[in-house]
Amino acid sequence: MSSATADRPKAAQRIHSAAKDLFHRQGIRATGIEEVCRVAEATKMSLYRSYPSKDALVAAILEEDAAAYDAWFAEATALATAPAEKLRAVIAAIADKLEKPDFCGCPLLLAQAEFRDPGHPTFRLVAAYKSRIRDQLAGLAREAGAADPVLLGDTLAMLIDGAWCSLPYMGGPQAATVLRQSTAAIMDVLGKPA
Amino acid sequence: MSSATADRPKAAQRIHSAAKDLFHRQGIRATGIEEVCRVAEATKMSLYRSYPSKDALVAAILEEDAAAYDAWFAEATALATAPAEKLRAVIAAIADKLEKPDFCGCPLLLAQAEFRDPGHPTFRLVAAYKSRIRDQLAGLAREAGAADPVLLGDTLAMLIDGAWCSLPYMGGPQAATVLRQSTAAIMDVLGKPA
DNA sequence: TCTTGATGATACCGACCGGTCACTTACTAT
DNA sequence: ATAGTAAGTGACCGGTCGGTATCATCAAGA
Repeated sequence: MSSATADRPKAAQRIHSAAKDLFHRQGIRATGIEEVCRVAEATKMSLYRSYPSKDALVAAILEEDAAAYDAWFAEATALATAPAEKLRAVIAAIADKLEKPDFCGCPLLLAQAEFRDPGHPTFRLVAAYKSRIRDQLAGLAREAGAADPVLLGDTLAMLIDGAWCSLPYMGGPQAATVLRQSTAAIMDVLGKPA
Repeated sequence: MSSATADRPKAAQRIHSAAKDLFHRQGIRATGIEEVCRVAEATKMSLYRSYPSKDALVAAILEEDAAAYDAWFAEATALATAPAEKLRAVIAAIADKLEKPDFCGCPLLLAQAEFRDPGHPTFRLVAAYKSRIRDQLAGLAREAGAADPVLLGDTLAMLIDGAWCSLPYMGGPQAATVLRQSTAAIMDVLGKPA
């Protein structure tokens, strides 16, 4: 067992990844810290040595999620040069995500539904993240020369959030297909100059 | 106080409406039954005399929500005659809903985010409701002569769900405007025969 | 007037939750 | 060998949760 324990990630890391997975799949309120520790094969004391509270653990995970999405957005847009192509690349990347079998929706959007108080840190974090995405989409739409860049950007934002939500009743493949085709159609109409 | 108590709704009714409001605004898991009873000015015993459990109360409210949405859908579409006009009427009615100041999103969609287990009654109820809406939209799209009715219907379904989600970071008025304009554009493109 | 059904008041239960405690184990760097 | 540090163990705390039991109140109808 010595070799197994040697390669084993640190307790804090195990707790972090277990919590991320459980919070995402089951929901944050539905997941107790004892379950997190059991799945992480760690103890509560290890959790509380790394994070001062469950809320702090939640915040750390959601901040990481938001940062990962920012990086992923930058990466997806970096592959293209023209602004319109950047928008298409973002949509394509989201559609690919939707098709992954075990994907169950945007973690940040789900989290916001669990913490609906506008003053709650989680709510604010998600709102800030979504606003950032919204601004980026509108910026690309403006660079692409859309007649009404805010309208195009907000429409894409709506379709993206709608795609996350449609996952449970539409299924990943169909959600991906609809997102791809509807955004293509929308960009044909709203992407042109006035 | 006698006149006040005389006109007062029955305890079961007060509990029902208080729970509906709190579950919608704060979330189901975030609302305890004691808070429901306090707001309803009733006692726990009155609650449990009318409903066998909190889950049953939740189910009753969500079923009522779903039924109300069905009736509201029928009413919105009844005003128009042509299928394309029916679709426009549904979108218009949703946009109006979005603009109401105290509206905070589709109760069923929010509830599903709280109960993510596919086997949970709440999850299933919402999935069934969303599928029904999806079918109705596709049906109207087919009657309207769309080249790909499923694509049009699913696109509209996505935009609608996206509109609910965009409420926190976009605001009701802007969400309504975007929904109106984007659906008009989409129906121009996808609403025509092949 | 007497009954009856609905409601209120309140104390209580067991279970679970987030979080803390004192103490032990095991690895590792010097 | 030793000391420092990360991690584990299991009991425990106060609070809250969903849910129940008992008894009192009170209005309306026979």
